[in-house]
Amino acid sequence: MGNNKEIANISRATIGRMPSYLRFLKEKELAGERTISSTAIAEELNLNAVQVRKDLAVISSVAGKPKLGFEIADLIADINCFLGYDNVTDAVLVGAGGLGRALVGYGGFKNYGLNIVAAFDSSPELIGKSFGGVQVFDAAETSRLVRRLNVLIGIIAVPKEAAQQVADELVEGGVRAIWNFAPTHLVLPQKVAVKNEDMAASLAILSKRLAVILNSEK
Amino acid sequence: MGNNKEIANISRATIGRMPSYLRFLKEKELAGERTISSTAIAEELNLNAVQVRKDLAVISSVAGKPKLGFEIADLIADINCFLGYDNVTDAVLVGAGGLGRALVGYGGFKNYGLNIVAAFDSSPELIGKSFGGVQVFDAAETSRLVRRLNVLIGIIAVPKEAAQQVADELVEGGVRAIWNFAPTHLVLPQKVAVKNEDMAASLAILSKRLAVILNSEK
DNA sequence: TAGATTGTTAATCGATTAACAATC
DNA sequence: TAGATTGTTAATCGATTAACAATC
Repeated sequence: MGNNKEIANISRATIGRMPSYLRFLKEKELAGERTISSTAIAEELNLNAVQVRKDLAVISSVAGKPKLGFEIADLIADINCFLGYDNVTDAVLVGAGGLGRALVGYGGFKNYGLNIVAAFDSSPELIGKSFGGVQVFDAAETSRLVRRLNVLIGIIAVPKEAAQQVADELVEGGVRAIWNFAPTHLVLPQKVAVKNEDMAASLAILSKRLAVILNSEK
Repeated sequence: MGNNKEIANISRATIGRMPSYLRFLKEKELAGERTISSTAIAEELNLNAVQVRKDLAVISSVAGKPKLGFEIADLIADINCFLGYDNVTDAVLVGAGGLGRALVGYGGFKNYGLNIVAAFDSSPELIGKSFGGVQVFDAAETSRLVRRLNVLIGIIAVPKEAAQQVADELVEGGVRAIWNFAPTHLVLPQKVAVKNEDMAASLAILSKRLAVILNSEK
């Protein structure tokens, strides 16, 4: 379904920009617009227009029209398809503490094509409870249940000390992609995809940029 | 204090790797090791050894020794200094909902040199409460209080509809760096640094990687 | 038609990796 | 000494940007 361009050689940067294109296009659609130019997108999102056109070329099934630009509705449909937002994928969450619960609550991953089918925690006070419609199971059950539910994506939101073991259990249960919010480097087999959400790294980049700006002012 | 290399031309990628070097080195130090080679770091963190050496060259005040490697304690001190973890910076949080409270609780930003001095929210049930030692003030007071506290960093954890207005208020109060957890593109003056924490983008990258892996198996 | 906008080819920029002499 | 490991210069790789012909 959709166009079948080789996903393997689409750059990480391009993929990462898709969600912001999508949000922007939805806003424009809501505002009643029908078409938009790459120039306009680039301007508002602080990008280069050629870059925008190249990005859109990767996912769009319909070409833009000179003078007119792109059909907003088409682009939205194509990006939704590209990002897999139109067919939901199951995932589990390990760690139902503050961060885990915030993640379940936050924006609602359902918009992002992710359906959290179960949460796990080792704390007896949490086991059996539900948050945002997601039930918390005993962490000891992780790999068994993950396998039975046939889930391929795991989200780790436990303290860093526990993260590696949790990752191992997820992999044992058959998980093939891990979204890691614990501040640790996980050692995992090659066949498992990982994305580390490193808050410390983000903050470091932000404060260095701040330093550069402040520095340039004196 | 510290070395004064031109921060302006240190690559974002290099800066982003520093926190994981730091974590790794601390682990090794705790394990009783005194020195470490770039090769060993590279291997365990899945990086290239030359890259590690170049990164370390940016921050280290003491050169590595052939055959021996680097003094772990020196590197830790240098990275701590580089990242500014040894002198705390004040910040405010806007949005004391699930995500905001998780952020305050999470890992504790104090380890990252960030001291959250106040939170803001518009919900009457939250105003006046405290979470993790941080008091919640009326969002209407944001710019006034930010200015009085002389805070330069603002964290946005409000729903996307409110994010732009919050950003404007922070800037009006004198904030010069914004860490944005709301899924929107903020329009801001050039003199303000922004770091968007785009969960949708991360997830998109992860699921595409998963798709590539699964694809390569059949 | 004239002009805005597209898609593509070529040039630039930046970051990663390879090659290698220096050295403890 | 011999060999592991460093720091640096050159080569490669990948992504962004510039230039421009095609076209609605």
